[in-house]
Amino acid sequence: MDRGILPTLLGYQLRRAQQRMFQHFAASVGDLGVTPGQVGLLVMIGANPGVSQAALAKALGVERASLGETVGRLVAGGHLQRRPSPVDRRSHALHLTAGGEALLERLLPRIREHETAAAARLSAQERSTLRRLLRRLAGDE
Amino acid sequence: MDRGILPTLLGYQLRRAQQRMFQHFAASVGDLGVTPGQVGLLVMIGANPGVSQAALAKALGVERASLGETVGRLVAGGHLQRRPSPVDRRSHALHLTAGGEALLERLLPRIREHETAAAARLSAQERSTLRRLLRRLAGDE
DNA sequence: TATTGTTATACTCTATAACTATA
DNA sequence: TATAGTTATAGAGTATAACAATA
Repeated sequence: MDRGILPTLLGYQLRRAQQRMFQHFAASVGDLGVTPGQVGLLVMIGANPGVSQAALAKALGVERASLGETVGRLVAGGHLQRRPSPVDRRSHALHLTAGGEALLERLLPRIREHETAAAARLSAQERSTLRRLLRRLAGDE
Repeated sequence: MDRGILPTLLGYQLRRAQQRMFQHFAASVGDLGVTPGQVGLLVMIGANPGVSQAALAKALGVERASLGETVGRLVAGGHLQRRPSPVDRRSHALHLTAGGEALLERLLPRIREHETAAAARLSAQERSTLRRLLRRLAGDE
């Protein structure tokens, strides 16, 4: 099957690599019932208890409404709480529930295994190079 | 904002980089009305006229039903045709329409500009290294 | 029996626009 | 005026399961 110019396109290679990582994640961590994006949210809120949805949306580069949807799913799943902000009555302070913290504890070792297995084709140095180039590309600083 | 362990995860950096590329694509090529995934399909079909949906799904690593949805959108948009296969009456032979070919001609230079601009943070050599590592990670041969 | 394509159903992610409550 | 959050609406992408037609 001829892929034409696709292999020369960074965007295509990124999509393919991410698709592969997602499928590996689903097969190896999916039984815990969360997606990679939801894991990101849980980690961020765990590291910044009380953060607002607007601050989180800005940090993750998505719209407030989009983030609200994802937060809503995690609230419905019992992993997150929206508490009233002590300083701004428009705002919600996001916190992990006890269940959310327990889930995160179970997730972390599973995710490390998944990462190692999914990137087994690359050496430790190559993985490090790849992370560095991706971070520069994303402008995540 | 503390990102916790996220920056150490390849999956997170991939998601962020892809999100950035997607947003840049949408802003710079989106006026032509196609998504990156649809471009991939148009390029593949342009390079392999008459290919079947099943063969395409396998090459792209998605389910037949999922690919059928995307093909259906491009057919509805007038960019693709499903013709009867000359050798297997179960199968469709996919072809670009004249409009699809014209669209692809307009897309290619725009995509090259988009790729260059979106990856401006990286040197030519770094972009090449990144493509190579991503291809290895994706197992795309 | 196996494969090709379709349909039905469902879920995640994402966005824009309009709304409210509050700052 | 501007911001935080929600809701309504929409579209893309993905998947599984069941089905008809064909191999």
